[in-house]
Amino acid sequence: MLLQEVVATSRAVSATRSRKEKVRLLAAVLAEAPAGERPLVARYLGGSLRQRRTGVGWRSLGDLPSPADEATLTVAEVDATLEKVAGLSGPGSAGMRRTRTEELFGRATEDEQAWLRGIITGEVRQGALEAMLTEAVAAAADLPVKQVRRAAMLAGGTAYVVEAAFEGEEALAGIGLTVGRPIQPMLASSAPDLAAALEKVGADAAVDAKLDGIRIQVHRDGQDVRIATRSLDDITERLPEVVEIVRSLPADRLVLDGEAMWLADDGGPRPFQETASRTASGSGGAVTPYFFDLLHRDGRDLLDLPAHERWAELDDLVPEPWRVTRWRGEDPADAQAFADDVLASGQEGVVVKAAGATYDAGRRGAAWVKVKPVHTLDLVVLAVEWGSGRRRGWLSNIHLGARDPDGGFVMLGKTFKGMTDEILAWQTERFTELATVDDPAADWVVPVRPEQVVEIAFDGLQRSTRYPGGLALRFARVLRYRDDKSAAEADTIEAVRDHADGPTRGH
DNA sequence: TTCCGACAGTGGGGTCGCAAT
DNA sequence: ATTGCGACCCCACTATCGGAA
Repeated sequence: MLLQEVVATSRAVSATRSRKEKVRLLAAVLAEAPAGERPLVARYLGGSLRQRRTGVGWRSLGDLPSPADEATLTVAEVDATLEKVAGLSGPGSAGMRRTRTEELFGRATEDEQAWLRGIITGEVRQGALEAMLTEAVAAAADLPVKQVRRAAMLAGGTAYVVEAAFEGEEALAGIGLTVGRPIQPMLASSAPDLAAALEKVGADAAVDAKLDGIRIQVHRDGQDVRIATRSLDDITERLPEVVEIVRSLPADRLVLDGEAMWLADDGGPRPFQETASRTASGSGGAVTPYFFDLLHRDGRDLLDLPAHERWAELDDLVPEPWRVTRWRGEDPADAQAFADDVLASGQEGVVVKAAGATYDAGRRGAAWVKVKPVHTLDLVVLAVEWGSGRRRGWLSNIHLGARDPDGGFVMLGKTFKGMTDEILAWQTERFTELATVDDPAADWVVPVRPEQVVEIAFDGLQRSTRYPGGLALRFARVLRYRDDKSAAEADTIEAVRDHADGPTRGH
């Protein structure tokens, strides 16, 4: 199949806001794709590559050869080239990667170049990704979306079930949980406090400690153990201690869901950065797994059991030191006391879970609701960046600073979150007025007079080598602009430091 | 008719390995 | 030895569509 068909469809999908129309367009291409190419075409329509990593990113696609006049590239050729590019390593590989990439782009038309750039950097921006693709596959194969979605979640992606879907309902139904093949993990929505979370989840609930580590899904088949991350990356080699623990469990085949964390010497949690470092490099102290769900045990799939039954199996199989701390009860005041204890022990927060809910792979629903404490600061805007995509033309990403009592401001991070369209419009005007350059439109970053105070919510502070104070905000977002405060009344860097050393922060 | 669940988009900081400088 | 890049870990929030209520 010619790449041009996919590219033209992508443009058409971008052009309509109707999701039904997007799905219809995607399904039409799938229906006419040659049977052998359907999985690849599906991937491309859904905005992803077959290659997990290519080594080519935004920066490498800066200056490209002039486009071809005629559309001759096929999807198979693109895939073959990227496969070669992805396989390059060692001295000279960067040059080879560049040469092959330029060759590919030189054979692409202008439209195709733009599309290639988008899909390689992971920014197709057509308003349709995996979920729309799942619906399109269902439509093209004339099967219920629910069945296709379930198979896709259990197979680790829609592209893996395309062939089965076109074979028919029976083949699709044959795709279940397979020990050794990671599934899309179930995710949690969030609530501002425990009461709201309990309300959302319903009467029969449990409360789990939420650990600030790395999500792990562990599959064991005999002595063979594989560990996958949230994005289904295989990190088995980096966590040998977890492999040993899972091998020690009294079961032959099992699938576990949990969190891995590197503990401090006193047994308390380490900051996320340290667990992340330890997990990324595979060297350092031992990481401890904390499991909170059991999805398969010795030939029995547990996914569709109510949660409390899975939990009972988990308690039976996994010793307490390797399980997440869980509260079960009736009294909301009791639940609150548990949550307070969890926070006091230095953990990140809690997850409230419905005791009757099945394990819905890949879904972020009301069955799991996380609650984390929120901190706030009044900071000063030091600069602003022009937005992109739907924020083009608006000043979007703001640079945040704390007041330095000795004069000036100490930058602590940036944020683009929490802004409504109304706020974006307002701040674009406001910061254009405060700009300290003659032509604010000339540069990506626009420095401003440090006069505007903004109330910022954030999850915590982390060590930073990037910012001069040695501190950075984690998950900063705008709550509101404060016109009742001058910059001289903003929070100081000293207050921020005290905050960082606070007793409940842990680090 | 209104409400709300699910999606996509818009980016944040830190960390690593790797190849080039 | 240092630097830049790509990839992946953690992620919050808003706008929008379309089915549910």
